[in-house]
Amino acid sequence: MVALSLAPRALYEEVAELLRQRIFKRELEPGSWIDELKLAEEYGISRTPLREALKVLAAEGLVTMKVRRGAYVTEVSDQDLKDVFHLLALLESDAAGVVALRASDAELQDLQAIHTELEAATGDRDQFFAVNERFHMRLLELARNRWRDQMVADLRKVMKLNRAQSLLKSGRITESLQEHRDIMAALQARDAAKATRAMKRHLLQGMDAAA
Amino acid sequence: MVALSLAPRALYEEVAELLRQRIFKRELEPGSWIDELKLAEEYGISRTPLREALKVLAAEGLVTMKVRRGAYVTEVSDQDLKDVFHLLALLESDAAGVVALRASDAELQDLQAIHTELEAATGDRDQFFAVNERFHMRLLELARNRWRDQMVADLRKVMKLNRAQSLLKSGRITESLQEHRDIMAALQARDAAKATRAMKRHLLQGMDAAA
DNA sequence: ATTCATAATTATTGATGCAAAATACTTTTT
DNA sequence: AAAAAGTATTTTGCATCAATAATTATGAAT
Repeated sequence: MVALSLAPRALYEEVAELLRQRIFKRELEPGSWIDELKLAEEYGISRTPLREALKVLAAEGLVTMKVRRGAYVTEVSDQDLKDVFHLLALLESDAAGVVALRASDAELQDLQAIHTELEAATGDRDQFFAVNERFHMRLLELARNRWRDQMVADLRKVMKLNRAQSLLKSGRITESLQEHRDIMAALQARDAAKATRAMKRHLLQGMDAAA
Repeated sequence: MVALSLAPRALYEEVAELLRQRIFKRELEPGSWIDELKLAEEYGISRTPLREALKVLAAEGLVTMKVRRGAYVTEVSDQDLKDVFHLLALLESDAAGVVALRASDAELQDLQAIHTELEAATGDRDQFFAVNERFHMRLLELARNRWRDQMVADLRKVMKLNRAQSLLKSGRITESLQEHRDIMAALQARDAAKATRAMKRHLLQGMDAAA
């Protein structure tokens, strides 16, 4: 059977996604050069779509391109990580304020459902991270600003480049969950200022835990 | 004489810049499809670097890529423009607050010099826009967050896609200048909260003037 | 006459080839 | 032995070529 899709992605998109996975899994380490020829051979494709995929990743900040040298996986310093969290705090807290004011009851209920999933996922670290990501991205969608969605998605990718991010101690998960409860409570109460503060606190705590 | 540069850019970078210019000049109109073959012939280059340039512009939001259809210049709706200004207000006002606290006196003096240039450029609309852009980007640099620099640069490019942006009535220039004076005053006074508010007001006024 | 199907044309996407530049390696000279 | 110069190898960057999908045009049937 041939895998047919309604929205077939271009090859360079597929490759970009494969490379993202490998970067997040640290198969491709920060600082290491990317061997175009080797990867193209490995995937059984030509260098053209691979090079285009690298341009996409470069725009996201995951790789850095040096003229006539090629691309290497971006190294994220502690300062970089702090800067990224600072921006996430700014953008997402503002989004939380917007959602508190403008989301429909049904939308909030949808968000609550994801939060409930999160409460149930404290055991499995990877699962927790995945649901957490869904919660944050869903909240953003509800704030209805596609440019912000894109920016936050990119920043979160850079955040995931950092090893400390995936090695958080278990105590942080409990804390994080409580902060999420505060956010949900403020949203349900339609208290924009409180929701903004709660989200900002949540992300700044995340920064302290990582950097 | 051969133009030799210390940091020779790749051809796709050069092409990306040429296309940006043409998009901002509205030689390539929002909504119109980009003819790869025609442009490649026009520039006397092959389609490979052109395609890579389009990937870069797509990442910046200037063009939109549709699978198996190619690229068209992004159309910016009024809502898009409001969303973009909202984010610029958020990011740049925060930057202003950081600068008020952390910039050195010499750095503030440098910023003041650009502001003085701006005061002298009220006659020439294009000149005013150019110096204004320099002021905003310089202030960002002083806030020292390279991820924000990149995001704001991209958002400002999208903003420039909008025609209304370049057709502002002359009254807006006078207003804008006064807002800049307020920002500079707050920075000189090292009043972070006031600088943040002044910058936010400035950009939200800009939004009202455009959309 | 309008609509659907099929063929032809056009344009995008992917592969391959070639030239230039950068790095690594070897050899020679001091 | 160390440094410098020259050569070889590797790798990027651009061009050309091939295939693949989409759109348009043409024709037939209802």
